[in-house]
This record gives sequence, C-alpha cells and structure tokens, in this order.
Amino acid sequence: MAVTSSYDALRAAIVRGDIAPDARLVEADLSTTFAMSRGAVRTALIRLEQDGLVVREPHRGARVRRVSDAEAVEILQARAVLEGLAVRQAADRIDHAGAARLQSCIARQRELLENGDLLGASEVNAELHATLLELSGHATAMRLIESLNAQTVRYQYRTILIPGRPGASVAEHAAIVEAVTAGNEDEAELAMRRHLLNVAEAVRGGRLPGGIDNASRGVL
Amino acid sequence: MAVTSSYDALRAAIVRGDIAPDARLVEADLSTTFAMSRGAVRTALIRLEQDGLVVREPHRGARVRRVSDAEAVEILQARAVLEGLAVRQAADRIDHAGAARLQSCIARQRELLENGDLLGASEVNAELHATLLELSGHATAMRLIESLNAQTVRYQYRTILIPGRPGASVAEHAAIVEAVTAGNEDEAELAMRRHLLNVAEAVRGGRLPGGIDNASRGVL
DNA sequence: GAAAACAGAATTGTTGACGATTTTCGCGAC
DNA sequence: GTCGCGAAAATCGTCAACAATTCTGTTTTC
Repeated sequence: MAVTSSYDALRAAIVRGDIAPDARLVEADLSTTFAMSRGAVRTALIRLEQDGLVVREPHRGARVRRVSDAEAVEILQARAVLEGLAVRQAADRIDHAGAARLQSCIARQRELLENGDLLGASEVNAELHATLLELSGHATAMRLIESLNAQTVRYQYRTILIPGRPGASVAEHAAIVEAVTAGNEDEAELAMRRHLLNVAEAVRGGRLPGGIDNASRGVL
Repeated sequence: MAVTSSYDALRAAIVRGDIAPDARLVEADLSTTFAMSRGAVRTALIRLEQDGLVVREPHRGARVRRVSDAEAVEILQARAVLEGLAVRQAADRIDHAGAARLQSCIARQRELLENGDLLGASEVNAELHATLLELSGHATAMRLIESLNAQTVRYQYRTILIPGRPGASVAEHAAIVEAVTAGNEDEAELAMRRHLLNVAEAVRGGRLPGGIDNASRGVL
C-alpha cells in the first residue's frame, strides 16, 4: 500500500479543506500529527509552496494560501482554455471505448441529479473532466489543470449550490461529450470553454443566497 | 542588493543553458560552486523539481530534466492557448501608453532583423511577449506561461535558425499587436494562437536547417 | 573469459542541536 | 487607558555529523 508521504498527506488535507485557508502550518505541530520528522514536513511545505497551495514568509512560517474570488475566476479562465486544448485533442483521437466511458459519465450524472444527489453529481463531474483529460493524452495540459484544480476545489461546493447551475452544467457536459465523440475538435473546444467560463461567471457574479455562503465556506 | 538565492542562481544557470540537460546536480559540488550550504542547495533542488526543471530520484540525486521534442510541442500548445487568453484580456484593457510600447517592440524587431541580428530580434521577441502579458494583468496566466517558457528556452535558438521563420514571426507579431491595439479580442487571441502553433509546428517538423516545409496549418 | 560476490567510495537522506528572527506579553511611564 | 520598551517564548533557518543507499571497481568462482 502506498506509504503516504508527508507531502501527499498534507496536500490532501489542504485540498480536501480539512485545513482552512490562512491557517498557520507550524512545522513542529505537523511533524507530530503526521508522525514524521520536521525535515520531511519542511520539504513538503516547500513543494506545496511551489504548487501554489501554501505561502511561506521568512521566519514567519507557512500558511495555507487563500485564493480570492477574483483569483478563482482567473484560474477558471486558465482552466477553460487548457481544457479546451485537451478536449480538442481528445476529439482527435477518440475511439469507441473512450466514447462509452464518457457516455457513462453523462448518464450517471443525469440520474444522480434527478435524485437530488448534488454531492454525487459533483463527484461524477470531476470524473468526467478527468476522463476527458486522460483521453486527450496531453500530459502537459493534464499536469497544469491538475495543479490549477487543486487550488479551487474549495469553490466546487459553492457553484454547485447556485440554483439552476447543476442543470445547466449537465447540459453543457452533454454538449462537450457529443462534440468529442463526433470528433468535432472546434465544437468540442468551444463547448468546454463555454462550460468553464459559465462556471467562472457563476463564481464572479453568483453570490450565493444569504447565509449559505458562510456555511459552505466552513464545511469543506 | 538582491542576494541571489541558490534557487535563483541555479534556475538561471539551467534556463540559460549553462548546465546541459541530463547533467547530474551533485549537492556537495553545487554547494561549493555557489558558496552556499548544502541545505540551501537541497531546498533549491526541491523547488526546481516542482518547477519541472529538474528530476530527482531517491538516493540517486538530481539531474536537469531533458524535455523531448514531443513535450516541447505540448508546452508550446499550452502556451498558445494561455497567451491567447492573455492577449484577449490585453485587448480589452489596452491604452495609449501600452499600445506605444507594443509598437516600439515591433519596430525594433523589424529593424534588427533587417540588419541580420537574429539574437537581438529574439530578445525583443521575448520582450514583446512579456509586455503583452504585463498589459493583460492576468496574474495566473502570467505565472503559468513563465513557468512553461523556462522549460523551453533551449528551443528558442533552434526555431530562430529555421530559414524563413524569423520573417514569418515578425509578421505574426505585427498581426497580434494590431489586433490588441484595435481592442479586437477575438482576433488577438486567434493571431496569438496562430503564431505559437506555427512555432510548435516548426519545432515538430523543422529538424534544424533541413526542411522549410512548414506551411501554416489551418488552426483553431 | 564471464558472471556473481564483495568491499570501498560517492552521494543522498535524516536526525538532533544550535543560532537567528519574529511574535507575544508583562511592566512602567505618561 | 495606552503607548513604548524590553525580556521571554515560539518558531524558523542552518549546520555538522551520522545512517542508508547506490555506484564502481576488484576479486573470486565456475
């Protein structure tokens, strides 16, 4: 079984939201909670800083980086064009097996949504994006998108709570999959960009109704 | 003034090409040549690994990462869409001062090229791209592109040696600047993508001075 | 003569302790 | 009451030494 390095463990904790933004990351504390030497924690923090998940100030320690709403929009814009590139390439080299996997995602997401399972639909959402990336075979785009996505998972749960957004999302996904399976590169890229720019717009403008904002912020 | 950290010094040496790809980076050696503690060198290597400039294998040390031709193409494709995003935003918020700076780049590049100064033209090329990024104000795109560019500077000198490429390049740059100064977002993005995908095509097909066959492929 | 086994060298990884810097907190002056 | 000031605590940064691992060259054995 995978010996979870201090890096992986810390990364997962931050991405998952177990550690809140701006929370201090004291090397000594982490070394005890993760049962690892301070040196190991230190290198993990350095790597995480380069990942953009952590900020370190000299002699002042590390904190998990808070990404502002404005920056989340920027990140989604970058993802939009990069995933556009990926699906373009996916459309170019799509085969029957790949198409089947994509269709499966769509079907399951639609079903989960009809049952009101927002969380499950969100998971399938991530799976769909991951599948598209894998089918693209574009290692560089994959690496960049993975890195960007890690910084904004916190926002996933906010956008999915915006009324009407899940329904629109599934329609947009269907359009992407349709274009990819048809081998239509231009349309695939366009559909992906539309989709992610819509999400960006939701983050930018779509202030969540009332107190749900704070609630979701604390939750994950 | 700026105490060049071990990280900056090593990074510059690798990016500049002073240290060849696949060259071993022994911590003890580096610590003496850079007059810094082994610990500092160690953290620098970790950061560089996360940057994608260095690979480290357990107990086997670090080497500067060699990027294959295929990967260089991928990186240029990623840059194409990201810089497309950047110039789109630059076109949105362009002003007189910014337009003047861009025109200056074009004029100087054209002049240098007429005098046969390929190296100078290449420098102005980098300056133009940097200026466009700065004018876009898109911090995220800037960060990503900077990181990608550091990995492929080695290829700059190969593409510029391909007959006909510098001339085409200046024309493509002019098209980009024209679209940006005109505030035409769609055309700016398209022109930038055409430009960088042409460079990618030159890297892919143009095995050094041998094949001039790179016709502009239908793009987007 | 070739392959396996072994010893020595080279290099990385880890640990613990110590120095440096920032932050915190108590205390006195105004 | 609060503002400044200094000492103590907390925390990071660095260093040297040691352990662990891989590499290299030599020797042994078949």
